[in-house]
Amino acid sequence: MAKAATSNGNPGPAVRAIDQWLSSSGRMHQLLTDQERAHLAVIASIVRFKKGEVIYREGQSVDAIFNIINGIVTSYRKARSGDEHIAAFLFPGDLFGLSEEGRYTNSTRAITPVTAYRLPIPAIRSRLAKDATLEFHVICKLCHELRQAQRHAFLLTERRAVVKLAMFLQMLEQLQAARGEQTAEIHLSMNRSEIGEYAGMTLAAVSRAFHSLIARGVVKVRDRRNVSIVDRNAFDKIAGDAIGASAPPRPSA
Amino acid sequence: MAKAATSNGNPGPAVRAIDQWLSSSGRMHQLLTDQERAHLAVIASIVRFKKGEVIYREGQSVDAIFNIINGIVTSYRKARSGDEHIAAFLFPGDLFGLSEEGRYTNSTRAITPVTAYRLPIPAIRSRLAKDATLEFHVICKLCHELRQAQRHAFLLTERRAVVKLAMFLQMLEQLQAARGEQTAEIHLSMNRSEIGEYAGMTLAAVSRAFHSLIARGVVKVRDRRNVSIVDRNAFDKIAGDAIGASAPPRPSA
DNA sequence: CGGCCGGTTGAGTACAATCAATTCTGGTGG
DNA sequence: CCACCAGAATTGATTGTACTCAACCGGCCG
Repeated sequence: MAKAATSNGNPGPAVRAIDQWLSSSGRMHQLLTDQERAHLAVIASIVRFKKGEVIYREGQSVDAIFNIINGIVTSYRKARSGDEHIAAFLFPGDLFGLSEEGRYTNSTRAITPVTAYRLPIPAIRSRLAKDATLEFHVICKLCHELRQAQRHAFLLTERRAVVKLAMFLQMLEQLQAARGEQTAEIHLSMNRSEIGEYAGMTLAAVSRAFHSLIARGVVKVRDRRNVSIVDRNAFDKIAGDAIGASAPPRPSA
Repeated sequence: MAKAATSNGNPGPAVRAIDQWLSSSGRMHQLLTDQERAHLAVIASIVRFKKGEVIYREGQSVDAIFNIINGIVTSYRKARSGDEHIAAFLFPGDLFGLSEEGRYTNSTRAITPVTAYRLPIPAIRSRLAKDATLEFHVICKLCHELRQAQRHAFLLTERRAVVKLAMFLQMLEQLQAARGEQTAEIHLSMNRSEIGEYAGMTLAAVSRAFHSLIARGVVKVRDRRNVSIVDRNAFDKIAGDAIGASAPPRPSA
């Protein structure tokens, strides 16, 4: 757990989101200024997690929040039935460590090798107290997260597996685009089972839904982790373009 | 739309949430100081909406956010299938007006007569820029909303209507308790159809689920808007106490 | 008194969950 | 380089549950 001082050329934590005020055609941008990042770098340490490693568990006492440098993390809860529900996939630039009454609300796990900044609560609180601009940026990020969570809930209201899967792929594609990556292909950082846990369906249903999309000539899978959309028109129709490409996305709450 | 200056004895906007740091046994408290409320009162106006009135529609350009004084609001989106999905029920002390790229993300509607503060964006932004403590309180509120949204998503992953309904009732009960109201009875501010739109089931399914809970002697309905829990044990078992009464609730993201 | 809205109830259908093989794939060691 | 293994994914058969469509009830308002 190396200290992350700026002296070593480390730019410090990055927090990215789609702006709530300005139109940016769905692009995320870096919310923090170089100075803010430098200040945060002073209080942050860098931590690494192996693929599959649990970062913390729900109910554990909160001592820090995290900011992903690279890799993918899931935030999840166990249902009494034993199976897990994934509340969110977290990507580089995301923050995690949400708490309630001093305890983490979810468990989190690295689903790829992960590097992250670890920001101890007392330090981050005192930093926030001193820096109104930083606070504002955190507010922006939280609004972004909230929209994401509502979009997730919306996806979950859909009953048909094919539609859910299409919506999920659409979401991933938009995230990729928002991050400025190529969009010829959608890269799946998670396995079928994790898709199911996020989208509220079983592994078998995910598999069948993929099969159905492929059979109908809507998508093509290069390998299990890389999908491309062949028939954009059909795809948008299935995903219910309402949520999708054109329209201005999700507010409220 | 009357100005809401403090001179008239108006205490100003109230923002309530469960704390993320301190244990408060599930109680919400007022996040804002009297001074903050007074400052906000200066920039706020008071607006009223009739039952059923739409406050704004998704995609509309954002000019203000709102803080509920009393009454209940729903935040919803239309699915392409025509039916509405309710993203959240909003209660007194809640904020709404979430946006993305300058447009409201959801539509909102008063489901009871509503009185609210209306806070114009430029004013609230400049107020936030001047008041780091206020910003911190907004952050706390947003974390609360995020937990709520994740809990909602969790509810939506459940397939059985009876379980969903029980979880929904449990949520309402906890909210009531958090607000410090009596909990002998759960008051439903919304109709069956709205419960369905929130919980991801049809009106018919809600009705049948109620019937089932009553038939099993788990709950009793005094009238369609007031429910009490007769067999707490059975109730908690159905709702899957994991989410419920005892344990510290939901973080992450 | 009639109509309407919100809600209940019934019959049949559609869809995913479940349980259970079976196949594929990527990684390992010989 | 290839055979093999373990985990991931696919596929099949059956079942459970909510949806759909539709008729019906009851209270509230005019």
